[in-house]
Amino acid sequence: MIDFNKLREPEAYSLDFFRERGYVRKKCIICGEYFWTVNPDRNICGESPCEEYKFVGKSLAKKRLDVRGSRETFLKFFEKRGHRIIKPYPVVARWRTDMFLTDASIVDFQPFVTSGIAPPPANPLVISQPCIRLVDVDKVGLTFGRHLTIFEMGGAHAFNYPDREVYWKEDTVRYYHEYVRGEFGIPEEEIIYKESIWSGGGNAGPCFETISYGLELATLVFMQYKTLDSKLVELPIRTVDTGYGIERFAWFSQGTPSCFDAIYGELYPKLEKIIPVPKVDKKLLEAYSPFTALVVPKASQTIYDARRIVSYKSQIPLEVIEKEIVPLERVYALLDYTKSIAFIISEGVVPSNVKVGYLARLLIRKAYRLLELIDSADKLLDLIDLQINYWGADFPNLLEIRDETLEIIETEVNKFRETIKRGAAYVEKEIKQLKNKMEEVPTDFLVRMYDEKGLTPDFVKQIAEKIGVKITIPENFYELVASKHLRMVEPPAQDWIKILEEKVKNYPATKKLYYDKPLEFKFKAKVLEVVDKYVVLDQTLFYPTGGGQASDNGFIRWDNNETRVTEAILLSGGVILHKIEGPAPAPGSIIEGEIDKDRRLRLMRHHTATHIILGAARRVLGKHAWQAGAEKEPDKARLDIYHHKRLSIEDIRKIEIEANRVVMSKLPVIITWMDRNEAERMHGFTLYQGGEVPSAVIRVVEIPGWDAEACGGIHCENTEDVGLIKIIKTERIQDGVERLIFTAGASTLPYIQENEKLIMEISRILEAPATNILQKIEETLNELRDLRRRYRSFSKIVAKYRAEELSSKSLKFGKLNIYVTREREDDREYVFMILDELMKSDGPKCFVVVYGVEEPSIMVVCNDEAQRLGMNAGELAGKIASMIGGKAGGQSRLGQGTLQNDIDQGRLEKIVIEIVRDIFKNQ
RNA sequence: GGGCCGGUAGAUCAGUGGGAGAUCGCCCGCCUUGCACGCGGGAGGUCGCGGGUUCAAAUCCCGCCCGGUCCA
Repeated sequence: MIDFNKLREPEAYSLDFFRERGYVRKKCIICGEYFWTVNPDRNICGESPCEEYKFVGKSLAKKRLDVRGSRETFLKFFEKRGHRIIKPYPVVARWRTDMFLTDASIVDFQPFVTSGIAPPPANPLVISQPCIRLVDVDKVGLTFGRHLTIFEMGGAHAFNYPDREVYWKEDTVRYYHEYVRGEFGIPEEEIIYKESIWSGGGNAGPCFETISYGLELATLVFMQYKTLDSKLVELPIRTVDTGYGIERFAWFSQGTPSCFDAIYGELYPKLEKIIPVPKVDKKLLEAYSPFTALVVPKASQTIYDARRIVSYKSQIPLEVIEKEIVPLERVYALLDYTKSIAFIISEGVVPSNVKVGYLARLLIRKAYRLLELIDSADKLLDLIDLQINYWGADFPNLLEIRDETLEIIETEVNKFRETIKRGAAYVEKEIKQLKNKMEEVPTDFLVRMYDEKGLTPDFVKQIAEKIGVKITIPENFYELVASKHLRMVEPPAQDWIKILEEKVKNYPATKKLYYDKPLEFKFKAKVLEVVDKYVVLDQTLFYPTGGGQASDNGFIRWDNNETRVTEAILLSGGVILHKIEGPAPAPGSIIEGEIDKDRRLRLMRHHTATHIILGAARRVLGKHAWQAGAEKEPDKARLDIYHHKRLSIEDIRKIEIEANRVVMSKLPVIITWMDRNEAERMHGFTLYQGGEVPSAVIRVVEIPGWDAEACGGIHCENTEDVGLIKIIKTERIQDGVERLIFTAGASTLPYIQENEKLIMEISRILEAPATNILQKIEETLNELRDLRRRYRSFSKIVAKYRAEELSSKSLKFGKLNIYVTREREDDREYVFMILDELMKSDGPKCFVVVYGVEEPSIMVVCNDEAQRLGMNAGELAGKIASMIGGKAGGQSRLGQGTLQNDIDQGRLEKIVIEIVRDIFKNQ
């Protein structure tokens, strides 16, 4: 174990290269960090924010490069020096489970290459990798392009194995030096190597940040350690991880005020046709830009602080900055966001409320908001299209999938508009109510609106100010939101798998017979161990639960004994456990295993069907239809796919037709163990539908011309063996994720039969032939509606007569009239109609009714005048109910309840008389 | 994967345990040269689904379905 401080020791940074060329180690008087320079008088490291930019408005480089020029120059330089050029990886890091987006070139080779599990595609290699970083998303524009959500990282990488050293620190620095001297002509005294520590993704190592004219141009990292509880462990493979800022080199070479001018300069004329681009005086920009180096996003520097510092240093008044610079910054941010969106969406990400889809949604919403600020809310798609065309030449995938990308973004924007519309109406209503109660909008209202409706505080503020209610947005707003989401982390359940793994760790990995003999169902094996209800064998045909495929079941037999195997479980060490129900065989004995053939065949069909359906979905819905999850059981299977809309019945039909077409095309299912790099070259990253595959050699399941996936499951030999595929249900499990539930082969029949049975039953009950049931149901419902209407109008008439009848025979207690009735009809509406008729005239009145036959209900109503005489409907109802048997209650005007026993008119009247007399007697 | 909010008339929503409501839209009538407005009347509801508590549930509790939103 090595202490972290080791990384701070000077030896880690002391190179022959520096000594040969007369570099000296200095300490920056501003930030206190050490750096190497040939100028002994230099006291400042030169990196932002210690110093402003010195290259703006000047032509300090040998040549002016745009982004493509910068990229090509970089790649060719290293190609000439023995590095093989590797094509960029996707920006969506689907081969990793620990991150969503590729944020550095080394990410392409983690964790399998850097940990030694798989070899690199070349060694050394060079790549220009588009990277997306969303950490500083809100500060893009402020720093004039030093920060971007999307940029290209030029990575020159060497992987040093214990038995094969490629190159390390000395050569890495020499290459860099040669690059900036030779290709850009930066004089030696303007090249600074600043010592730093790099750490991330569980790895760490010393690094040099290279700085010229105030701009960090590259970081040269020497990945050497694994971090473990804030200590360091030497890695067997030491990785040279360099990151050259492709856009920054272009910026420096052009000396434009902002990095955006360097990236998009030639695009501005087209951009101006879409959105208003502020015309800012070049002199003002050149005076302002160098001091954007002093803006530091991450630190506790508010935007206002940053502007004040820049204003002070540049001598440009704050008002001018607000008026001239801020609108320009918005355009910068828009350019950056729309490029990120174009890249992410064209790799098949569907905006949603989860995972990488959520990141895409955030970016789209931010871009949309910015466009609203400049009255161009309808221009988002045009901007995306502009980006697609601009970058399409270098990244052809953008153009290939253009229409799909635009459609997905359009759908998302429409959703967002809806959310805002709904939210605005709600907030307005709520704030109007608040206005009466308090003077200021409380903070927790802001937090609630953000959390529940996705409305940012500034949006709420706009509405509040319109209505005229005070509002202040706290500085720590997003912390408040975060604190609402903090909660106790559940203690992890006791991991019984871990315990089992510990118990069998000394046994060798179980030999997997199922891959070589997928169509054999009996095998012989030796019992190595029995732990609890788990049997360890030396080899097995039982496929263990994994890759979304359910485990095999079956039996093991020995001598005259037999025991059921209910599940097979693959442990991380490669040992397969057979869970048994019944007697256990003795260790050392030879058993015969037999797997449930029918179950296995169903699982195989469902697994192959899953691949076929995924291929169909990608063709019918688009390339964004990546697998989000899958599970195969004997009676049905399910596949979750990303899609931005609900699946229509037509979509489902088309997928079914395509899938069954493939079944009937009798395509072979080819399974090959392939070198990882070769497989990626042949099939691309769509291999990783099921997530990461941690090995150098991967098992590729290919249906030629249709689908190829890295997969560990058992498959049919030919698509024809799958049989009829039927999608039986779809559901939306999350925004942007659709679940397809389907059956294949023999498992389809019960479903069809069940449906047929259902239709036959309906047909029988409706007494109509199956072909007519729809019509019949419609007619029946119409008739029902009609009858209901007629019943209601008749009850009104009947109620009127009934009321007349009752009014002539009320019970009289002085001025008080009590109407008592026993109604057979169990209809409260009808009872109320009688009541309303009776109560039309003046005078103290009570109405007592028992209605319904089984479990009759009671209702008592006393009008105001009756109440003034001391009558209370709720109490009266309660008393009557308790005398008959039952419960009732209510308030003075209305009492209701249910009775347990029936009662006739006569007895009901007697009871009422008795109770009412009692009431008046006590008065 | 987790948290929070919501689902009531065609639409937008009100309704905190005791009779299903408002506004807009729709239909009919009046007013008007006509239209818009205005006035009067009317139709339209398994209160998302299922269970529970209660004398009584749109309302309270549990589960599910659907939508929204935030976080990882």
